[in-house]
Formats: sequence, structure tokens, C-alpha cells
Amino acid sequence: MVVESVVDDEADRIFHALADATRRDIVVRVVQQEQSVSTLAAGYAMSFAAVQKHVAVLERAALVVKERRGREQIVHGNLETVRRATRLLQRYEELWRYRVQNISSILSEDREEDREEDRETENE
Amino acid sequence: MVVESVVDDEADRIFHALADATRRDIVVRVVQQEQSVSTLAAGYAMSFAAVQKHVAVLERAALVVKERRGREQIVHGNLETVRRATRLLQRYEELWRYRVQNISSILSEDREEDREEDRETENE
DNA sequence: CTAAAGTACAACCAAATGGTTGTAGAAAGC
DNA sequence: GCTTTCTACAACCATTTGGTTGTACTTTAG
Repeated sequence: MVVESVVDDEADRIFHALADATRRDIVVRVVQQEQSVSTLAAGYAMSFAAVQKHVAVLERAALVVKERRGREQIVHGNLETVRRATRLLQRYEELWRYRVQNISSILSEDREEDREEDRETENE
Repeated sequence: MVVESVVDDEADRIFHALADATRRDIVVRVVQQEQSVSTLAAGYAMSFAAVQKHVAVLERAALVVKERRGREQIVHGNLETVRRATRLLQRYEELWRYRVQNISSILSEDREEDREEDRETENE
């Protein structure tokens, strides 16, 4: 009943596109060498239409770009989007580092008002 | 009819878990500060059971770990898995670099037998 | 011109996803 | 003890997903 849940973030699309082994394989292939959709399709044990849909999912996520060349559609990887996803994950790691650093500094202040949590996370 | 498609790779699970804004937000929260499931649930406009399911998806992907503490279940982030995903994406970027380098070396050999593809990819 | 190759897209289907409510059990509070 | 809190899980539902086949259009080949 909630109609306004049209989030479908860019990150949603990117990670969803990567959450399938066939699609990750397509990304690997077209990152190394651009290929037509039918050339790609020949490499998988599924119909042409199925591969076409996988490419469409990757395209919506901007992980690949299609470029019409004569009668065929050439697919090549878009590394900019891969980097965007990488950076997002790296930010999570930074959040963790920031938190650890924060805990350490709080502990070293040792004002010790009335805290009883975060006892076993200060090592490492 | 094809029953043997029980791939469900680790990467499938990780990226699928990350393909939802609520779940990414949960990861951000528990990376910064471990929290009980009900504390997490209080932060979202959905039922406790729904949040519980999201945590379960993150747990299956090993992006978070649950630790029973008394009657509550404490969720904290597992950075090792985030790093694993990051590395996977970085490998895609490396594949691209390798390919560009390869094309360059082929061109610089300038033996030029009978190639007619890969004409416009040597710049950048 | 005609045939084949490459693509697009609709219709259909089974299974998974993301949400709900309801019931039940274990731990803590009074 | 009894009640509340926190959790687990089943059942249900609508929508999405990932696959199929079939039809039609455009471009190249002969």
C-alpha cells in the first residue's frame, strides 16, 4: 500500500547486478574484451534472450555499456561504476577504522563517567 | 527442469545482501557500533520480523555476525567479508589494466599481420 | 531479391524476495 | 510467581527475478 517506495538506488542496481555469477562472468569478459551480445550468449548454457536480459540488468546498473555497430550490439565494461562500488565498500572499512580510533581516544581520556559498553573492542 | 543450478556462490550472497538500502544501512550501523536486533529494528519503519530477515540475509553472507548476550542477540559487522568483496571488484579493475597494457604492447610490436579489431581502445 | 544473423520484446512460468501477522519460547524485571 | 522483553519461526501475500518460447525488425551475405 506504500506507493512511495521507489528507492531503487544506484547502489541497489549495482550490487543486484553483481549478485549473479553469470552477470559477474559477463563483466569479466567484457572488461577484458568488448563483445557482441550473441558472442556472449554463445558462451552460456542458456537462451539468447536470457543473456540479453542479464546484459540489460548490467546496463541498467551502468556496469556495461552497449554500442550499436552495424547489426550487432557491442558490450563493453564501464570501470567507472566498478570503482564507484569499490569506493562504497571502502567507506565501510573507514567507518570501522574511525570507530575504533574513536573508542581508543575515549578510553585514553579515562574520564570514565558512567559507561558500561564497548569493553572488549579496544584491542588490535 | 535444470535442478543442478545450486551455485549460490559466496559472492552471490555478499552482493545480494548489499543490494538493499536497508541492509546496507544496517551494515553501516553495526560497523560503527554493535547493536541488538531489536535496537536495530526500532530504527526502521518496518516490522521486527522484517528487520530480523534482513539481518539473517546479512548473516548468511557473513557480512555481520550475531552473538547471543543474555536474552538479546548482538549484531556486529564483519569487515573481513567487506574486504573480500572489495578485493573482488578491484580484480575487475586489474583485468582492465592488464588488457589495456596488453593491447598497447601488441600495437607497439607493430607486426600488423591481419588485425582489424581493437582500433579505438588504445587511448586513455 | 532472398536468406541468414543479430537483436528486441512480449507473454508466460516457477521460484525467490520482501514484507506482513501470529504464535511460541527463553531470559530478565518486578 | 507473573509479566514483559527479545527473539525465532511459520504462514501468507504481492512483486520481482530468471528462465523459457515465439514473433518481428534490421542489417549483412549470397
